[in-house]
Order: sequence, then structure tokens, then C-alpha cells
Amino acid sequence: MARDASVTRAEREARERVEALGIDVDAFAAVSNIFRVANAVRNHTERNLLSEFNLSFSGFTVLWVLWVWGPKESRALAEESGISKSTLTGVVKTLERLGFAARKPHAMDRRRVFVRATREGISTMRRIFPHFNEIEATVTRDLSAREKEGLARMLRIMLHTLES
Amino acid sequence: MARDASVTRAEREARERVEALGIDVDAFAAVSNIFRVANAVRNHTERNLLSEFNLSFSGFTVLWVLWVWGPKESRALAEESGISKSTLTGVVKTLERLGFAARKPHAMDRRRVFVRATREGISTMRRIFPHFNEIEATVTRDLSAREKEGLARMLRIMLHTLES
DNA sequence: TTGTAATCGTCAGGGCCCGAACGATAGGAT
DNA sequence: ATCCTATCGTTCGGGCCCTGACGATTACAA
Repeated sequence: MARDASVTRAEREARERVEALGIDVDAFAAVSNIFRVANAVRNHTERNLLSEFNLSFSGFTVLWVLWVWGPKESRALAEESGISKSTLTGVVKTLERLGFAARKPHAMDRRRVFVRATREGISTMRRIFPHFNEIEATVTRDLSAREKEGLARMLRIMLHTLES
Repeated sequence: MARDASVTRAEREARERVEALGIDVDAFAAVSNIFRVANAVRNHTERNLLSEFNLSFSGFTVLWVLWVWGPKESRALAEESGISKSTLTGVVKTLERLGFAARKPHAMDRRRVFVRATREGISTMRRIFPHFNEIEATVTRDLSAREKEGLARMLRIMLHTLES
């Protein structure tokens, strides 16, 4: 079957409704579809993979960061995970309850706290990550390797634009 | 200045950590960057635009759907907005409190409820949307029109893959 | 040394978010 | 007419999410 890149009815309606206002239709189409895809993949992953491990998507993300980077201070861990410090407090509490993460105090500075993945957290990530990547591969299966690279490249450009 | 599409330190670390597992690196780069961009744009929009109107991103999305489609039943409105029915109940309550939306009972079927945007909700959307589109244009400003179209096209392909 | 400013992680409050369970309603079948 | 089943929107419990405020701690200046 040929790849289906057709515009959904919702998107067509939206464009018609909005075209009169002199807006940037290309930007609109690109960004709103990013939200749609992110939302859909996130929900799909939570329901079909993470729920087995009692992990939320954020919990998974935080644990993933700890797995990749090793122990991190709260502030940096929050930033890297894309959530606020206060949200991180709650997420780490949940990860501790699940036995996937632990806190340890900073030796020099008693304000700071390190968070690390436990042995069980690490082994769990090793089990989950291949399945997660399988989902990523599935949802991009109708794109060529070249297209995937182009997609990632454009998103990185947007990220840099946002940070500047 | 030349466009910056360089891989972030975080992404480089992640790849190294994970390459040994025989995963699909292209899919990983594409999907994880979708999450990053969606998160960043969402937060930016909430902080710099929607907070002035006491709107969450979800509230904005729901109101936007009502603006484009006109009155809708709860079930369809939730689906179109990418949230669950139970979440919609709360979001619509907030929109009602703000005076942006109203409920009206179905004439034939007393189980069903229509939701519509109020006059004030509509005029608010007309004010907000151009600013929202300005953000969309800004975050994609380093992409050509052709690239934006290609980006949207690839995301639509992913959406169709997810739905099948 | 003592005051002051900066930074740390946490908590409080309010809203979003989901799945599961619920009462109300509707549509068919018998 | 009365079951049975499907579907509607809501509620409930628990977790995520943010901003703003907080006490604790540290760094630095006077």
C-alpha cells in the first residue's frame, strides 16, 4: 500500500477556518502536527508499555536520564528531563517508592541532593528501552532512513531556535 | 549566521549509551526530538501567551476546536482535542468559569451534551490565535517553506501509521 | 564576624490527566 | 412490558505539572 500523507479532515477544516486571518499556514501545519504526534506516541507508550511497570512517561524519562548520565543533582535532572524542580520532587518520590531510584546527600553542600538509579532501576531500563525503541521504529516505519534523519535535523534546528 | 542543526550533548551521550543494544538510532533521534520540541513549544506558549488569559494549553486546544468546528458533543470534542472524556469534563468546567464555553443539552437524547464557544470565547480566540501562529512562525523561522511542508508531511505519515 | 544576597530542594494550592466505576438514558429483543 | 446491552457524561482516586513561597544553607562583602 502507498504511504498515506493525506491531510485529515480536521486539519483541512482548520485551515479553511483560519486562512482568512493572514497566518503562516506552513508553520501552523508543521507545529500542530508535532503536538498531535507527540501526544499520540506518548499515550500509546504509556498504555501499551509503561503501565506494566507502573511508570508514567515522566518517570520513564527521568529514569532514562539517570541511566544515560549517571547520578545527577536535582536541578540538572529536572532541566534535562524537561520538567520543573517541584515536579521532579514528586516524580522522584514515586521512583523511590518503586525502588527504581534513590537520593543521596551531597558531601560538601548540604542544600544539594543527588539522585541515582538503583540496580533494579537500571535493569528495568535495560528491559524497557528496547521495547520503547520498537515503538519508535514502528511509528516511523513508513519513513525512509533518509527522511528520519531529515526529520530529526529539522527538529534540532527548531530546538536551537527556541533556545536562542 | 548559519543554521544550527548540531546534535546536543545530551543526545550524543544518549546515543553512545544505547548504541550497543542494537537499536534503531534514526527512529530514536526522530521521535525523541519530537517530544523535546513539543514540550518546549508548549511550555513557551503557556508562559508567554496563554497565562494572560488564564488558559492552559488544553483549554486553548479545546476552545480552538470549538472555534473551528462549532458546537460539538463531549465525546467527539474530547477525541478531537486529544484528551480523555473525564479530562474534558474538568477542562470544560474551567472554560465555563472563564466564560469562554457553555454546555447545552441534546434535544433528543438526554444523555448527550453539546459544548459550544461563547461569544466571548470566540472573540478571545480571534485575539489569541494570531499570537499563537506568530510563535509557530518564530520557532520554524530557520526552516524553509519547503522544509516546513516536508516536516508536516512526515508527521502526517506517522499519524496515519499510528491510527492503523 | 556579621549581615545580605543567591541558590538549594521542598511544600502548598490549583489545574490537568487517566482508567475504572457509576447512574442515567436509550435501543432492541423477546 | 420487561429484560439486556450499549453508550452517554460525570465522579473518584492517584499521579503529574506549574508557579510562588518557604526554610535551610552557602557565598561573599563590609
